[in-house]
Amino acid sequence: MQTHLQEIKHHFKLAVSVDCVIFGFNHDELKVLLIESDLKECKGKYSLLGDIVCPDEELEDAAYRVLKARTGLDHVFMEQVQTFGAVKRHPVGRVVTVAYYSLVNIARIERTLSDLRLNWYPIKALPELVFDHAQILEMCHNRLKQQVQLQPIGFNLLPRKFSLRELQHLYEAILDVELDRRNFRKKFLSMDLLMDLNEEEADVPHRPARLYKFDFDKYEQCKKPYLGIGF
Amino acid sequence: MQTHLQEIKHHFKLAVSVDCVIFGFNHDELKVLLIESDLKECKGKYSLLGDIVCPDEELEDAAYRVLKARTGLDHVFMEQVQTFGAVKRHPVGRVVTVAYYSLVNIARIERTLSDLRLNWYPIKALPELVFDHAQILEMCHNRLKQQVQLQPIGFNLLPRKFSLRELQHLYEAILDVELDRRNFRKKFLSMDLLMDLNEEEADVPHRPARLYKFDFDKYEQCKKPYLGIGF
DNA sequence: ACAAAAGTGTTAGATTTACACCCATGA
DNA sequence: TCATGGGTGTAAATCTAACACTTTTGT
Repeated sequence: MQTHLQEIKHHFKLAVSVDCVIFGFNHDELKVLLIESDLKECKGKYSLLGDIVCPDEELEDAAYRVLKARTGLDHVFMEQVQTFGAVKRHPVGRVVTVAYYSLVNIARIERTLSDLRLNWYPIKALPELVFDHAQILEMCHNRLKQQVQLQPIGFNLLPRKFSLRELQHLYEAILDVELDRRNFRKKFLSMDLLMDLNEEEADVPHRPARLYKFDFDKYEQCKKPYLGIGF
Repeated sequence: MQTHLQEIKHHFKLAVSVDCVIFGFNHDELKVLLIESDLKECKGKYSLLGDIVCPDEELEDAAYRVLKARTGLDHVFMEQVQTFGAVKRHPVGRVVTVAYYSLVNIARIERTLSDLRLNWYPIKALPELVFDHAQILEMCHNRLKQQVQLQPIGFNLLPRKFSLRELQHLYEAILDVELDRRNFRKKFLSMDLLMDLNEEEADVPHRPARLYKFDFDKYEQCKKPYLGIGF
């Protein structure tokens, strides 16, 4: 029943690729970095950023390579989400693709984009995507929605220093909900994981907000495993 | 920068496989179905159940094929977890494996096992595993821990009719925690998703418990998306 | 002075936790 | 009658949700 591993060489003509769903946050919108497809048969459609995995390259390394090549950034939050391997998903042959999402501070990128065909698109107004990329994107967005509620990863989308308003708008954009401002504040401040930097916003046409940063070290010490059954 | 897809054929000599972490629940223990490895170099070690994905086979289908071949079961809960593709993870060459976990009612299987080398092992007392299978298993167990708190999937591990004690012990085994019996009951009964079957356990050496089944239809109607930030 | 967002507290309701006793059954 | 687990309730503490006014800044 189990295929003999020796037969591998004969069995397979397939490739493994990685696709990165790179999220950014800007003007109160969650955005994704996409590139105009250069395939003839996909004229006018857009594509996630991906590439074939080299024979002696780790999957993660391939994903980081794509990310670095496209954004110029290193040390970025990234997580594997799922693998898409439908037989006919790709026109040139069987390409099994491993999807990752990553969270970047959009401000650090805007100027370093390597390619004019690269652009940020709001998650609420996506263009048409090639192949199954819409499905991949949706899956990654769902995972982000889930993870952002369970772990403090959202901060990767914000500048080092941020206001509570920015943080709230981030959650609202990701989860597509409206949150009560006072309750949101209370919640976050009571977790006692935000460090008050004693600084304020500048150049805003209204009362400037205090700036905070997230205390990752402290978080690491007090995270709890069991959350309780709730579905 | 982006590899031309035309070059795929030349680039790759690799295989894609699936590995199934099949969970069962028995005697208040969470167990995994493993097989004694038949590779010489892995004498005495155990392996997850997996196989190479055929060229024109969907990933899911491959995983179901393995499951069906090993357990005789169909229509089983299964979810993709993660893909493991370390360059040197497999001795015969590059094998990228997509890991799934599934939840089966162990009682339905015990007699239909296809192979004497197949056995259930408690998650708390695992034998030594081949390659990176320990890592894969751990990942799948973590995912199960997470999902079981967010969705009513645990019921797949129980008989159609179950008592609240069985349900509680299931959660305790999966999450490796102790739960208060009264609070657990209250919680589940207040969700109002358990249908009281007006039946009782039989052949137990103590007061028999009522039996319930889970009302999946009702659940589908009232599930809520936003749970609240809590990390 | 006005516009715009910052900052701040309270209350009612819901949820969670901790905890102890009597009951039904089979051996 | 004993051992085993079934079944039940309450009070305190915590968390959540709803809700409005004053403050600070730039224009």
